[in-house]
Formats: sequence, structure tokens, C-alpha cells
Amino acid sequence: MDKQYNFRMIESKWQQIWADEQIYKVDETTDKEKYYVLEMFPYPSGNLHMGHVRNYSIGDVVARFKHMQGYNVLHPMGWDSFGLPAENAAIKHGVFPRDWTLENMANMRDQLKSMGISYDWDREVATCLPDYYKWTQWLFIQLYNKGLAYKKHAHVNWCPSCATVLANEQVVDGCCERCHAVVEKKALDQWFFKITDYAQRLLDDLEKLPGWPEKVKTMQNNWIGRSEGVQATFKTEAGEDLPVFTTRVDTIFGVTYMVLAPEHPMVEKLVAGTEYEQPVAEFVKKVQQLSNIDRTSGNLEKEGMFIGAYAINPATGGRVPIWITNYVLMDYGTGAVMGVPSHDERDFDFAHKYDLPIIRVIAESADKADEPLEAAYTEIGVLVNSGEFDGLTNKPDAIDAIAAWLEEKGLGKKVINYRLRDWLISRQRYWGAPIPMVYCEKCGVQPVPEDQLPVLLPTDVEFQPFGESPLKTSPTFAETTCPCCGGKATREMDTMDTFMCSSWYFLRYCDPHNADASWDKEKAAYWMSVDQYIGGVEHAILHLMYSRFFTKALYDMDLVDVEEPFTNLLTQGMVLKDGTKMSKSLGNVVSPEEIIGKYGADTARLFILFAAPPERDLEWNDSAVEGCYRFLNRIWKLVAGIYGADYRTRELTSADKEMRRVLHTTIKKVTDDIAGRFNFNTAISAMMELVNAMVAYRDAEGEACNADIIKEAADKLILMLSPFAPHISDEMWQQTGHEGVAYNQPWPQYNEEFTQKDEVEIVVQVNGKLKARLVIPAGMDKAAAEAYVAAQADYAAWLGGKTAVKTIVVPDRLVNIVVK
RNA sequence: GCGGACGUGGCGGAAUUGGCAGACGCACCAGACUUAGGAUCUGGCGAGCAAUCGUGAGGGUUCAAGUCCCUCCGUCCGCACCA
Repeated sequence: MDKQYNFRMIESKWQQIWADEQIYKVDETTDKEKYYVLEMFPYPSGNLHMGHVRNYSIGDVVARFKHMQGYNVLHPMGWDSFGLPAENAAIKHGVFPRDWTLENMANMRDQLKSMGISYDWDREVATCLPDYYKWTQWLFIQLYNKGLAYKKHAHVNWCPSCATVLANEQVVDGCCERCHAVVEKKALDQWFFKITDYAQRLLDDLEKLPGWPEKVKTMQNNWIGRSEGVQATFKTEAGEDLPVFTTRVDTIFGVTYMVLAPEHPMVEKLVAGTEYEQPVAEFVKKVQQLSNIDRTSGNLEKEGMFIGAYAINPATGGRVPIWITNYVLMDYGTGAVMGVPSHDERDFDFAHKYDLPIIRVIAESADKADEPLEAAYTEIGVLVNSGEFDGLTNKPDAIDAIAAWLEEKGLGKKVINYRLRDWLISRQRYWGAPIPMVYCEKCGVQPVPEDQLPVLLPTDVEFQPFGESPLKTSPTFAETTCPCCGGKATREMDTMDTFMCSSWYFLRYCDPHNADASWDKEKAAYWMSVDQYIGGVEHAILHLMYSRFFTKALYDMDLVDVEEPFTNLLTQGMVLKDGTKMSKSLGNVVSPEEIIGKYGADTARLFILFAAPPERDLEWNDSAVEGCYRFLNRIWKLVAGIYGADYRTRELTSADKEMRRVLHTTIKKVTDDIAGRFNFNTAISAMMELVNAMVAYRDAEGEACNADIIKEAADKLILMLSPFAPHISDEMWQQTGHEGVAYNQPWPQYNEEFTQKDEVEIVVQVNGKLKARLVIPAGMDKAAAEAYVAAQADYAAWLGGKTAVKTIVVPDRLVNIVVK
């Protein structure tokens, strides 16, 4: 074997061999069990960053390990390549988005290849290419045909800086999640997906995902925001319906006012022609001018005004004033709320501010019905001042009874409300898949026929954003013919949210070159679902919920046979430097290229897996990287030394057996750490301990080393190392005279018998305090261990003159003597 | 405010089922080799002279607690007028 570990030569050599021999190519023609490992595909921004390196290193260990364990592993890579940065580059530097994107992809592909990840590159997909987005468009049409895509005029989120609308999920704290500009509201005709039809299933099926982090499930749960309550119909004095949603129908007898959102359509009607018309219009305008952040900030001062109208409480028949306020939202529930100051903190504050009456309808007990309220009473209690319902416990008895009573009178019903809104997918930007619809004056909205897909993105456009789709600047794009009547028609000119493209890419990987279908159903049935999905937690809601929605919708159309796309999910932590996220603006970025150039990909991968368990944030440390480089050098020299020496075999000595024991316990630990809990850091430290033990054995035994034992250890160490550091492993595998690549060897097995110790060290405790350590034969039973300890010369000294009352023995671990 | 995660040496972290706290690595210190060392190898490395004390603080359960229970503090993340 070579004396020096020359990573530069080794890494390019093996990357070439793996590519030439198509080591990582997979298909469905095998008896092996399938395993689908997927890392979230990147946006081709231009360069890999450490977060990518971490993501793909984790995935590669899983993929290689599963393959060596005998699975047929699908491990693909591709590009989430539509999106704004390409377009912004076009505006700024005058490059065409497609050219900019493809160039970045080429660069990042090279960088990925320099990492030595076991991808089947034949399955590469790019969402911005027509052979992919043709099927994105086709899927849009499938959803449209199922009634799951619809166009409506709505007040939508508008990012003035990106000059496009955004989905609710893309608005974070009232700002654009991409550029952080304050989001405005705009009334536009937009395409939506009816994800709300799937709200309950998306919620229920979270329970079918035991392999997902609780945190992600909780976030989705909150986002869906299911809330059970009653829709109760108040009426205006003119007799018009004014439904409210409430989760506290038990308090309906305590309603002393009613509040509408300023945008509520009834507001204008109620004030028309009255003295309130002018001031109300002013108030509404004022509220609408508030930014989204201020409006939802929570510390916004609650303001409201009476609008001169009254509503009739369906429970009491009483008349209550109608107000409008800045704290009631039009897009949740019905946009109308009943005000119960006595039992809702917010209403209590509001009533105090505007001197509205407070009527108690729930009390701790009936005799406390008239106790004054210092604050809203929100505890469990019994109903008072509530007519025939007095005396009932409020939850759940009174809620059920009043709901049933209202329903009987036709004035209310139990309903379930969700916070989840339909997914707005129109975008007024260029670099996305065109929405495949046409508008005909005679026939209305028509989907583009399948044989006319894809609707190609035009290239004769202006990129400068002007608030509408750049596709409108193409002189040719809009014009088309109606697929129905053949007459003149115009195309939809908005493009799709890129999250639509990434909501199904895991299916395209199953059959990436299919020109006749989005995927072959058999192939998708073979590979789906993704057994292990790996990516950042920032996608907890957006991408992961959209993909779940898509999969369910496709299941219902019989296009896939799984209801959930990702069986197991690992959310990796961030890579930090000096305690904060690496970012260009902070200047604390460590470039993967630089690290790979200096130490090699194997070292980079090893460090990033060793420094922290995968879910946790990882602090970058340059000298710890060197430590990993040293470790690889140490292994290299160790293996070279072993294979360069002239060792013989011999009858096993106790040192040989101990060496073998360490090897087999290491195999066991590494296997369990990878398979059971993805703790790659402890798997690596176990291999370091094995190396330390091998060095110690070699130094102690000298030329007498048992060749069988030490070579078995070296060979199995190489194989165990190969998922983490594949290049050096293959080179050592080859230079030690083995055939093939480590990837195609079976994963090392351990022999349980060899992991047993002959002797064990136990601790002697007195009342739980450590007194001594003893080496005793392994497997001693409790009585024997107790007797053994009692027979020790120091026994009396350990007791310190006290009397032993009890002895606890944990076999092969400890003897604890309880004294008084 | 609500929900979740976390808190262990100088640092990253380990301790998987309640059973020797600090594995492994980094940094540091000493030594070897050397003209030299930012290479390599060997040894040391929680605090304390010691008995002992030590896993954010305080209490509890237990023969035994980093691990279980209660109270509190701190950090990070998510949600936040959701009726």
C-alpha cells in the first residue's frame, strides 16, 4: 500500500470509476427489498453551502448503509430550478434566467460529484425543463378536472418587492418569507388549490407518521388549526342573517354586543344612508391602511366603533349593538364575532374601554351568580342567567345542549373551522411553469389539451417587474385558439408557485424519463413511499404539507397507491459559525469547496457527521476538521502497516480474543447507531476507539500479531468506514487486494459470542457511594457476586463500622451495600 | 401569553432501559523524535492538598438520579387578537 494518504488523487480516481461503472444505477428488476432515500433537492443558487453538505452527507450514509445491508436503494438528486433568483439575476445582470439556472446547475452538479455522493445521476430532474414542467402542468389540469383548482377574485397577499402574490404560508410575521418586505393586500383574480378539502385528512394522518419529528407534526397541526364550535345565526333588525362562529356557545346568553370585521360585506349595507356612513368608512380605511404586521401583532390597541345597527341574539331574542373593530379578521370564521365580556378576556377589555354591559352567565357555583367580575371568568363552571340551561356544567353539557337547541330552531349548527386557507398558486413572475389554461369568450375557461402540453415559457419577454406577469410582454404568447370551439382565445399569463413543482418531484424520480406519462404507476408503486426523507426544518409547513396534499389528491385519482409521501422524516440542524447561522452578510461562511480542496471530501463529510447528532445545530470548527483529517491519515497508516507486515496466525491468545471482542462490539455499535437512531457521531467515535485499540494491540504484540485477527479488523473497519468516507475506503479496499468496491460488499456482521467478555470490572458501592472497582469473572450470579465482595480484605473498611442491612447486585455491573 | 426542544469540563459532545458522569474529538500542558516543528508518536487533562464535591437553581422519590416527579431560572424554535 502507498505510504501516504493522497486524497486528491484518490477522490478523483474513484469518482471517475463510480461514474464509469455506473455503480449507483438502480432499477426495479431485482428481488431485493426497495429502500428510497431522499434529500430535499436544492435550488440552484450557484454554489453548495455547508447546509447542503450536511444534508447530503447524512443521506449518503443512510443510502450506502442500506445498500450494503442488501436493499435496492433509490437515491436520486435534482434541481428545484424555477424561482425568483434566476429572474432577479436577469434583471440585474441581463442574463437569461434559463442560462443562469443551467450554468448554476452545472456548477453545483460538479460540486456534488466532488463530494462523492452515491446518486443515480441518470435520474436527475430539473423542474425548469419542459420535459418536467409538462407534467407539472398536466397535474394542474388533473387537479382542475377534480375541482381542486379554481380561480377566484380575492384579497390576497402581495409582496411589493417581489411584485407577485404569495401563499399564506409564505407570509412570515406579515413579511415576505423570501425578501422580508412588508406584505400588502391586493384584490386580484387568482388560481387556488383546494387544500382545505383535505384539512381533516392532513390532520388525521399525522398520526400515521410515527417516523416524523413531533415538532413538525405539531407545527402542521397548529397550521391546520382545527377548531370545533357552533355557527349561530344572529339577525339584523331588518331580518338579514349575520352568522357568527364561536367555540363558546355556552356563553351565548351573555352576549352584550356583536363585532364585525371592517371588511365584512354587511357593514356597508347597514350604514348606508345613515349618519354612520361617513365615520365608518373612515374607520375602515384606517384599519385597512395598517400593515399586516401591525394588524396581527397582538399589542395593537383594540379599537372599535358602534355602527348604529342592532342584531338579535337567537338565544335570548335580545337586541345588541353591532360594532366594528380592528381585531376581528374577515378571513377566519364568518368575520363576525359575538361579544361576551364576562367570559372572554379580549371582550372584557373591549367592554371596559367602551362601557359595554357585562352579564355573567357562568359561575363557579349557582350561589355565586351575582359575584362581581374583576376579570373574565374562563374556568369551568355552571350556567346562570341562561334561562332553561341554568345549572348545566358549561363544558361540554351546556355547549351540547345549546347547540342542539339552536339547531332545532334553525338558528345554528355545530361546525368545524380550520385556520388553513386554500393554497394560492398564481405568481406574477416569469421564471415558473405557465398555468396551462386558456380563456375563450364563448366557452369560458378551458384547460390546455394534453397533446398540446407543455405550454412553453416564451422567451420574448421583458423581465422588469411591473406588477403583472412578464408573460404579458410577449407579443406572441397570449394568442391561442380555444380547444373547445377553435375560436380565438387567450392564455392564462400567470405562472405557478414553485412549491407546486416541488410537491411531486419525488414521484418523477421513480420514472424520470417517461415521455408519455408523469410516471409509470407500477414504478411509483414499487418505489413509493420515500422511506427516509432528510432536510431542513424550515420546510415543516410549506413543502411538507403541500407534498402531503398532492399525494392524497393523487391517491384519490388512483395515480399513486400511498396516502403519505414520506414515511420517515429527519430534520437536520443548521450549520453555525461563531454561534450564528452562516451567512454572506455576516461574513462567517465557510465554503465547502475550500474545505474539500484542503482536506478532501472524505474529511469534510466525516467532520460534519462527527461534530453533532444530525438533528442538532452544528458549530463549525476548523481545528476539529483537522482532527478528522488526522483520523483518516491514522487509519491509512494503520491499514498500510498491517498489510505491509508479515504477520502469521496462531492459537488465539487472550490479547487476540480481546482484539476480536473490540472489533465485534464496534460492528454492533456502529450498526445500531446508524440503523437505530442515526447517531453518526457516536458511530464514528466507536470506529475511532476501534482504531485506538488496533494500534494498541499492534504495539503490544509487535510481530506476533495474529494475522487473521488484525486483518479481519482492518477489512471490516474499511467497510464500516465506507458510508462515511467512501473514497479512502475504496482505495484501501483495492490496495489491500480486494475486488470491487466497498459499496457492493455486504455490511459487516458481528458474532454475538465474540462480543462477550471473560472478565468484567464491577464497582462496589456503599449506600451508593463508590468504594472500589473489582475485576471478576463475567456472568457471576447475584449471590456469588455478593459473597465475592464480602470476602474481600477491604470489606470491613468499606462498611466503616456500620452494619450491612441489604445488598443490591446488578450482575456484571455493580454491588451496592446498604448500611445503617 | 400558548406550545415544543434544550441546559453536562475551556469547546463540540457521550452516557440507548434509573446502575462507574465526562466516551470520542478539539484546545491546552509535558515528554520523545528533530537543525527545526504549525508534522508524527507517547503521556496528562472537571474542581479540590485532601476527605470529598460536581450534570442551570431549589426540593422530592429511590439502595442508587444527568436520566423519574414538583417548583423556579435561562437559551433557542414555532404559534400568537383564531372568536
